Amino acid sequence: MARGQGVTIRDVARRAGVSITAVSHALNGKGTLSEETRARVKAVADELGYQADAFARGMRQGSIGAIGLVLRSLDALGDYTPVGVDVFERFAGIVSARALAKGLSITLVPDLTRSPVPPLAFSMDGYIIMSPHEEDPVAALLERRGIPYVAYGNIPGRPDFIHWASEDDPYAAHQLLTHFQMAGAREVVLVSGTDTNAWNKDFQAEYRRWCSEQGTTPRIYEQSERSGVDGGREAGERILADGVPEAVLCMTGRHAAGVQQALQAAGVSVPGQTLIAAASDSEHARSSRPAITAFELNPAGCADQLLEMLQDLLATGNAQGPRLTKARLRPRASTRRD
Amino acid sequence: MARGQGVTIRDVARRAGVSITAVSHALNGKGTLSEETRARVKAVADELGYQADAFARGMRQGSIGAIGLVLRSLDALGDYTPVGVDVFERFAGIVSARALAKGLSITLVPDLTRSPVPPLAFSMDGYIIMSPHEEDPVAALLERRGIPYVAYGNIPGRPDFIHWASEDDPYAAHQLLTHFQMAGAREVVLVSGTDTNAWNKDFQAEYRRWCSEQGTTPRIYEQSERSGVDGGREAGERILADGVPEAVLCMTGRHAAGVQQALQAAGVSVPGQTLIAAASDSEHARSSRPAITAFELNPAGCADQLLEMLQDLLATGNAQGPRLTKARLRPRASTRRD
DNA sequence: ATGATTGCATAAAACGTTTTACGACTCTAA
DNA sequence: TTAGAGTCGTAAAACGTTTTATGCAATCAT
Repeated sequence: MARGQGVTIRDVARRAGVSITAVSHALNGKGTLSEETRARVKAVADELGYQADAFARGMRQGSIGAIGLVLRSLDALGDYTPVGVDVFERFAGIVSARALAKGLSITLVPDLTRSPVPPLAFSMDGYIIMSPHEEDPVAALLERRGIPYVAYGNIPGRPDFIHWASEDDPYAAHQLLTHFQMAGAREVVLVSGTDTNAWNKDFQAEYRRWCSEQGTTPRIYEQSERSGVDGGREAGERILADGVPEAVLCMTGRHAAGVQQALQAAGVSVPGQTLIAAASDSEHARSSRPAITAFELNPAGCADQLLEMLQDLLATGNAQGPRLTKARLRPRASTRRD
Repeated sequence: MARGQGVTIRDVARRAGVSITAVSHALNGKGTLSEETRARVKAVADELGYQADAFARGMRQGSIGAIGLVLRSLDALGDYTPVGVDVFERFAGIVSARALAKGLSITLVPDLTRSPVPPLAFSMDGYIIMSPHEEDPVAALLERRGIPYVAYGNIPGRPDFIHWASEDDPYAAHQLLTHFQMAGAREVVLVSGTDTNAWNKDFQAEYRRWCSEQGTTPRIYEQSERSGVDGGREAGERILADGVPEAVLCMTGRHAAGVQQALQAAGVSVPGQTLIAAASDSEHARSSRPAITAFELNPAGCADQLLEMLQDLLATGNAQGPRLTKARLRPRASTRRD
């Protein structure tokens, strides 16, 4: 049997010579037991290696101390397709580690809307959903079921939904563009992703705003997040076909690496003729030659914020949001003009 | 409340005008109900959006349809440290997607041996543990609790433990070395990782065997898996200090990329003077110039094998093992001599 | 001496299922 | 008629907790 080693609350009670109520109270710090009895019961429980059965407890209490994580890129992962951004790949691990520190389990749920739904799915205390997009069906389903959830990134088209956290995208975009400006570039090309999430939308919006402020014409090249370095090269070739740019801002480190390779292959020097930067750091940005300036996102910080917000939501029924964390710009050789 | 929308088996029974037993039997295909009654009950259940409470069911049946995954690199991920091999990062996602297809949830458990243990941890039906090492404490704990588990990679020093799956490492090592040989290299340098897992051990063993067969002296450079491309460069410099090699075999794609950069920086041409290959593919191997020959591991295949083995173990108490999947060599420009 | 208060412990109900055992019919065969 | 065999359905126990309500002493105030 997977469940327990057979040692139940009854075993502890018998061994300690008390009722099962006493054991429950002693172990949970409730009721009106004498300190002496409490101590004795705890000792016996330890000795027997007793652990309260999670299901029995969950059934009685209505909550289980476990939360679900809907990881968006999992669909793509089904057949091991690489995805674009460092953050996606590590987020499960990060959330999990942080959740543990708060005494919560986390369960990965690939897609809540496709059946068969995993047995535990609707018994989670709450959910974190990653990068929700417009009309997100998972968010809708959770709402219908009355299961609390928070999101990594806002839900586009749902300004009323406040329980989300993310990096401060407009701030990051602004800082990156200003960084280009400082380095001497006035016209910037944007290589954007294709997902309709807040990340892409916010950056594009800030980029357009900045362009109109500068009086320059926006040049946006869309490229699927999933296409990786090869997609970056392709985008780079498209850009070159329209003229050598002063600066290129890519949403992912992989795209940036690819664009850089395409430019260099065409004899364009980086950072001599063209500056390059990425809106999300990844090992590709770090290990390219020259190394590519990038924004280092803060998934650990966001994970903390999300968990905290979810815990508030579970405990009190509401929570403050949204919560923004500040990412940090990592200037590297790709934007350094000596 | 997170738990359900309040609709229980009793509600369904009342609405359908039958007993709760009838509902349970109808929905689980048991008992001796007429087809007509079954259909009616199912219709009502659908209409009400009834979902059996996972805890109540788990409590009664003793199993829950959920398995735990102990992901080894999670400790390192706590503060977002990059790790060496593609496979590690994606394995959670892959297992999760595959598990879903089999109707199982998967719960990430960072470290079973460190308290507080997540509430659900000991209620899982079984576990998959990743890359166990010698004297693995997690394996020991699960054994003590009588919880079935399978491992991705064998447990070094435990030949009696058979419930594991992995790529066929010795075969991969042999094929890679033969590939070098075909391309004209007789002396091969090995850049090994530092973890004491089966992966490193098996490769080293096969490498040594091959060297003695060829009558050449093994040259092994150890480099931590966590050091990434920078570590690869460092290893490359160490190698060069000992002389320009005919061929370099790296355990990770990142190391290979770094070694290649170090060689190129020193004016050594790849593949002209030195061949390079990696024992595990990663985007770094794919996107380096020249692209680096690598072994494409098969984590999806292993995940399937592991889940199947675990299901056998849960159902019958034993399972056949170990199970080896064949990885595929991806020849690329870094070993191509025209 | 009596009634009220306090301190400690417990009995029993409840959570929502699944399962076992049994009951009430209807039909067939003698 | 009645025994035996099927057919369809249900009552009740059980899973392992937590919680509510209650009980029993001993102590206290009158």
